[in-house]
Amino acid sequence: MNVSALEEYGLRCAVTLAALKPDEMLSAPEIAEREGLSVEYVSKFMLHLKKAGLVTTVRGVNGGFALAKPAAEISLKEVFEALGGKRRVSDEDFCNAFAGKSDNCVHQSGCSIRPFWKILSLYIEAFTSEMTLQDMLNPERDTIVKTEKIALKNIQTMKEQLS
Amino acid sequence: MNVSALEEYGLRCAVTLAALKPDEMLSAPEIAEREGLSVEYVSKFMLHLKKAGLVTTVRGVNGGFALAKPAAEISLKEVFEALGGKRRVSDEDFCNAFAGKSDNCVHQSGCSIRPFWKILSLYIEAFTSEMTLQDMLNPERDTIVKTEKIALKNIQTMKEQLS
DNA sequence: CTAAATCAATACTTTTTTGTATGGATTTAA
DNA sequence: TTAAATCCATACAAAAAAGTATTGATTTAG
Repeated sequence: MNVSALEEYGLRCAVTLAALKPDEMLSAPEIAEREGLSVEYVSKFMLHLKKAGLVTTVRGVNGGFALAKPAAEISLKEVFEALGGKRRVSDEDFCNAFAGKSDNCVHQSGCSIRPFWKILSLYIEAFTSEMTLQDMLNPERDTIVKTEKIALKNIQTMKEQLS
Repeated sequence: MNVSALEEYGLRCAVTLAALKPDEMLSAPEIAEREGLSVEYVSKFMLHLKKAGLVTTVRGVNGGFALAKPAAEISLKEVFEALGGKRRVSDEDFCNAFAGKSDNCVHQSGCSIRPFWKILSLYIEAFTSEMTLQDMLNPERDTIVKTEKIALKNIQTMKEQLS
């Protein structure tokens, strides 16, 4: 399980915006400076976030980027989806991304691997859809408490699917 | 969060071996046939698994691959580690794989993203170290039951490690 | 009106991952 | 002893991801 550069850097920049005061903006050069990235690279994934409707932009002098919604209303899942990627565990069509030589995965029925990824992705989905950009600004122990709640709820969900 | 081709295909082939009767072997062409992959490609990651000590090999006519240990004693974590990858969430040095322009990540202290990945990777670690190749052969409901136990235990671990 | 600061879009280069090809070494069987 | 079947190792090619460069459009300040 790998984290892509876009996921990591894109999330970082989103969190940076989440820390702004209302009506403040940050320009690409400012974000790049804070995160130790190139301006061009920052512009690249900010564009993804913009197209997904997660950030608003203002061009020209004094322009920049800001979150389009309150940080507490933007889940990490939304951020990751905005940033793309081809073989994400959470994708519905995940299996056929690994079809080998044929058009579709050879394990059309009775696949033993699929349930494994399914369970793992279910957890990741649950976790990333409940964690918000706001959570990333809160103290770590709050995150742990929240994580515990998510995990318990997730166990419940799994049980229901089982019966 | 992406799954690499080596992880996916390598795991599949390992599971295929796990399903063999004792003293049976499968050759690379046989595995390739079953999984719909090229013989060369299969050989490639079987070599990784061999070097990690997870499979034994016999050369020559009637040779092939078999698991080096009982399937119940090989965790998915071991399999994934054998197959490599560069930006795995579970890696200790994960952060510095995303250092941007500098040698080390700019967020040396007070990073808000790190705890997030840490928690997620803790779960993945717990899950993949307890799930074995044998589990992949068992019915899905068994897996779910096992998953629940792992999750509960993991919540406990998180509480201890992170507070 | 003009210049500077900014986002927007896309093309390009480099690096990594994915997947194939090739030549060799080992074993078995005839 | 030779041929076929197999693993072993590495080199190569193609595709994707990561990261840079360039050109253009928009806004604001002076």
